[in-house]
Amino acid sequence: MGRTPCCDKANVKRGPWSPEEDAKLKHYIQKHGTGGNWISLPQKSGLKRCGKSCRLRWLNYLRPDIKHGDFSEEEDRVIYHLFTTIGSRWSVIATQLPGRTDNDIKNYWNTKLKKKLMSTNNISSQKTTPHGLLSHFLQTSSTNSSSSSSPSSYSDHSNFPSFPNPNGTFSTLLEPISFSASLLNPTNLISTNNNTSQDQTFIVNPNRAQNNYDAKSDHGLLVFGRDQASCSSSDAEYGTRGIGVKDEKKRMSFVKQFHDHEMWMEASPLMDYGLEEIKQLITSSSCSNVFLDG
DNA sequence: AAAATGACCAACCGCCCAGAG
DNA sequence: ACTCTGGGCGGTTGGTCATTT
Repeated sequence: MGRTPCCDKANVKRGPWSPEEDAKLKHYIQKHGTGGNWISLPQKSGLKRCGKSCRLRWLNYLRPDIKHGDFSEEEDRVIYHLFTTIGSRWSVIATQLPGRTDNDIKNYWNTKLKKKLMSTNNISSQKTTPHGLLSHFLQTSSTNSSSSSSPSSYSDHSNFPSFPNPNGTFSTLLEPISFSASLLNPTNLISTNNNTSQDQTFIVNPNRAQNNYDAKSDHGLLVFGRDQASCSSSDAEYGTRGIGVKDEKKRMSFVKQFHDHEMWMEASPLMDYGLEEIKQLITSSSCSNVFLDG
């Protein structure tokens, strides 16, 4: 029971676009716009292409504001930060990099940035997923931390995955989330994620964490959720995903530190946001310091 | 010089969602 | 309330070029 195809695949051209086709599409859109209907555009413009193919070609290549060429170190950092924060939402990441397309960023991540990260941090490829990065951090944190140490001994961020800056220094991936690492001491944390096959999105929302204190099991839940669809309103659902801080006092301290560091995603819980809201959050200046160094 | 391998990236595929009817 | 359609998205593929053996 497949859905009807968007075009007659037998009668449309596929594969690389010729310069003539590019010119035709560009000329048509510049003159008439897309008309809000990509499906009918090929016919109107005289192209023997699928509407989706036209859309992709325009958005990823022909659009006048597209930036071609190498990514800058600053762009690298933005991608790093956003990927570890929201995961592989390339279109959202692209909104933070003017002139770059989601496809570009995706390709760049898969072919270059991921390797750069792996070589810098000497970690395996599976750890370049958002969940993997956090797991890696927790493991290395565990290795170097003892439960009896004072909180100040966890202020060393050297275990965070890092990447090189142009000036020769290193920045940590999670640098903007510069809370005391004592609260991430694994002895204070429990991983409640039992679905390792699925990557998670690391939008940290202390507001939601605060709301998800689970009295029954005596631990608050700091949720690193995946997306709107994967979250139900039930605590049980949250309980299957995320990181919990066992102790209420520590949990509240954790939340406070997010707040102190302006990590607070104001208003309603982020887990209830749709894509547009997330985009707005990301593009709003008050939120940008969550992802970018000031 | 030729074959094998790797890197890159444009393009495709199929799914999901929102809106129209 | 339901179905259909188009737009948008992330994952994947396949072609081309560069590098290594």
